[in-house]
Amino acid sequence: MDLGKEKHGSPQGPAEISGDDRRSSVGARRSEATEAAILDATAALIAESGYGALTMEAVAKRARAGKATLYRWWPTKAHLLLGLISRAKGAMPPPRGAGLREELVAYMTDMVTLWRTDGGGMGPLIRQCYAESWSNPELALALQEERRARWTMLTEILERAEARGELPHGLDLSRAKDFLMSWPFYRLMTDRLPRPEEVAQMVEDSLSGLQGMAGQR
Amino acid sequence: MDLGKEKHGSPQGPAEISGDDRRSSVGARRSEATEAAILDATAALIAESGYGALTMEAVAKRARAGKATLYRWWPTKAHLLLGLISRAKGAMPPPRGAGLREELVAYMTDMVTLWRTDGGGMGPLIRQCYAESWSNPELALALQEERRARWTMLTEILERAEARGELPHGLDLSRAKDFLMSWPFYRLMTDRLPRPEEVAQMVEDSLSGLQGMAGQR
Amino acid sequence: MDLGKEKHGSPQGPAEISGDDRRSSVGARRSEATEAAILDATAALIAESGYGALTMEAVAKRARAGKATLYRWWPTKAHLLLGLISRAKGAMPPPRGAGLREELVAYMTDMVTLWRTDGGGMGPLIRQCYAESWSNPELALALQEERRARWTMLTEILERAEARGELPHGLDLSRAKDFLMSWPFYRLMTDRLPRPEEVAQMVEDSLSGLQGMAGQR
Amino acid sequence: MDLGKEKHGSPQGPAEISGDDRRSSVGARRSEATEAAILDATAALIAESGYGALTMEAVAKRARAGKATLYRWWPTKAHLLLGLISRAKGAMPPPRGAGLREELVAYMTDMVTLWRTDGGGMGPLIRQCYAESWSNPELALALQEERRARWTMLTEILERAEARGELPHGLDLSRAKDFLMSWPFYRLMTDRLPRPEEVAQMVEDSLSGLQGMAGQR
DNA sequence: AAATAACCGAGACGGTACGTCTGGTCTTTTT
DNA sequence: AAAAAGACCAGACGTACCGTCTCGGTTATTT
Repeated sequence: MDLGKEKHGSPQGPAEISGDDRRSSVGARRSEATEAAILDATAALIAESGYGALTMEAVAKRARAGKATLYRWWPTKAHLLLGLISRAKGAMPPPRGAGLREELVAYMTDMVTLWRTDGGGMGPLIRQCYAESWSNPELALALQEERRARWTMLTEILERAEARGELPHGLDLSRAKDFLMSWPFYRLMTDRLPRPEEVAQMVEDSLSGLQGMAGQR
Repeated sequence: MDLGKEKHGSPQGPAEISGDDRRSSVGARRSEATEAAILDATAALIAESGYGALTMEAVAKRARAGKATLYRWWPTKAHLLLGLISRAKGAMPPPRGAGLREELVAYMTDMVTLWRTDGGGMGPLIRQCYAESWSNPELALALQEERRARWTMLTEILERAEARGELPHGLDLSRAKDFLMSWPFYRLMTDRLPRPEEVAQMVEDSLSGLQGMAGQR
Repeated sequence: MDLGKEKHGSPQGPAEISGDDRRSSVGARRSEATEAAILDATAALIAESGYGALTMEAVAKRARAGKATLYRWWPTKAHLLLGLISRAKGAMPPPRGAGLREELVAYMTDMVTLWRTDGGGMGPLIRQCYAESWSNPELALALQEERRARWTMLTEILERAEARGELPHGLDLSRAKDFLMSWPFYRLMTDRLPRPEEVAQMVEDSLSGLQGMAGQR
Repeated sequence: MDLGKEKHGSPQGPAEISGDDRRSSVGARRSEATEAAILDATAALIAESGYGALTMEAVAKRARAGKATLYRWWPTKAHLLLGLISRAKGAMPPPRGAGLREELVAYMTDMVTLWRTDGGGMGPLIRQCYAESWSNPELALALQEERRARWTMLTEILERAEARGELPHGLDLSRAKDFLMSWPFYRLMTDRLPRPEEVAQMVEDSLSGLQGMAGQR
């Protein structure tokens, strides 16, 4: 992910090369406070007045940041949204449980909660990002990347289940993942996100679907 | 549907007041030619330069229409998109076939073809509409309505199949429809629409899923 | 305010051209009532919201007249203003009095009262007409004509005075008229119209000026 | 005068609130080049196609300026006209001469030349400003101010003349100035501006008028 | 300590699209 | 045939954002 930080070059996250923490250039560094202020302003504006009121101008003003600063690090509105999403997603832990069903329920519940307005509230942002990705290839790539992250987690869950023999023999895992994701995604896009307590039943249904899908190909 | 015609109202059906067959107003009527020109211009602009170049200003200029006329009948860009979509969808016939599989394949193929760039090209428009429906409740309603139309067709297919005993006993039709729609929709939104020849396999998978889902609830 | 309502009143003006005044009963002809309604509407709109709110559209609507009708007889806003002015001016009687001073005071008082907001209120209209006459030659001509009417009255007053020997010998009457008119006009244009009771003193001053001007050329 | 510069204002005098001494940086400054370009464009458009073609849109386009910039500093067309007038008037020097007559002729000739199409061409602009001042109080104030400038010069001329004993005893200077200005103004408004060589005779007449006016009040 | 380089806030700038309003013309129905 | 009602094309209006740029001022490194 990390759209919008590429210009910074070596960004010393958790010090990768300890000891050799030397900068390659002089001058003041990017302000962490400003970054936080801008993302906060973005979230606040969306929360208060909807995505329609999300204006680069307004974000800059509210964050008491210069427009140049804003544009330097987040060239488009989509970058701001992605910034919010990835900030929120950092909290989502890889689910571990006793079996496939349990892990899947945990995973889906986390995800749906992150999306829901009464949770992380990321749903509409994701929706907006997908829409804009049509006319913004860079954003499309970033979303693909974002999807891959969720993908990886799901892959690990399924592979562990397969190793435990919890999945029908010969199941195409890639197709299975598509199938598992499509349902909540459809609900997200049609604004009918399930409540957390409904997730268990949805997973149940999906697993039944997987069973029926078995043996193909 | 028919967003953007609401101002025209009911144009004299059968004479409401017999004997005194009065019109409610005099004056010129809405021009059919202008309506066609505007939708054509919309389609052309999107085809040539993408949704980003779709400007109310540009549409009016290209259609040689006044901006006031444009705004009178299509208050937002989304109304234009919906106009296009409903114009294209008129062609889609209710599929009829020998059995569930055949009808479903026909239905899905029609739908996917309508969406694909090498078909009706409506996919991106729909995507855009869903995105904008977040901040536009009126549009959200229109989309719900649009979904309902597809829904109805699908319902009829499933009910005929159930009557023929092609579906497992006790299947929740509503859940089944959601399941059937979610996969192609997900592919639409993630810009991985299946090619028409892949649809048959997708339907196959979905039907397997339905079998596994059987007996629930 | 009940201006511009009675479209259906009895249209019997004083028959201008007797005999030929009859029209076939099919189809309406230009109605005196409509003309009055339009001028009334014009006056009302200006009175209520200022010249800025004077719109051909608004005039037509208020007078319950079609825009085409309006444009047929009053092609520009200026024509409407001139219509108002000439309607109001019809009332101004040729002043007659015992001497030059008396007639002049009567004439000027009439004129200034016609201009003042607390009188006929024609002042601002005249101002507007003069302004627009810059870019509207037709209007310029109409104003010249309008000026000529006032001119004629003033000429008669001065000629009677000269015959009575009330004016210095050898006075250039044309220059005198210019001189007499320029002062009130200047006050009109600079929005400092004298109150009626100030007119006498102004005339006094002007007459003194005329005396000083005497004997020239 | 200085309409349309109010936002530039006085830039922070001495620090108002000690203790919380906020930064003094203000960002980019107003561009002189743009100001000149806009006034030039205004003049050119009027010269080429008349006041009717004077459109904010056209001015911005011709000056290659953004509309926002234009509106920021010249909120209305009238402000543009005033800008032109005050730019042109800057050149007009205070006339000095041997006596009242000479100074008055110089003053009036300068003024009339500034107004005439074959001179500064400001006449029609002034006419337009006066007209619009009816419905624009801010403009009315600006014009009052503009008048005051001319007024001051005239006052000085008259006071010098009075000191030299060139004026009748007891003359009301204020009334005299009104009288002197009203004639050329009337000619301006009625589009009959005197040629420069006629000014001397007009001044002659006016002075005669002043003599006649003497001894009043 | 001075010079340098990159950052920052503020905000003016040239542009473009917005949605509204008005000007005139043309069409349809009524009188 | 003239008039009402009103839809139409055209385009200016004033506003809001866009993304770029310039202006002073602030840190931090390098010399």
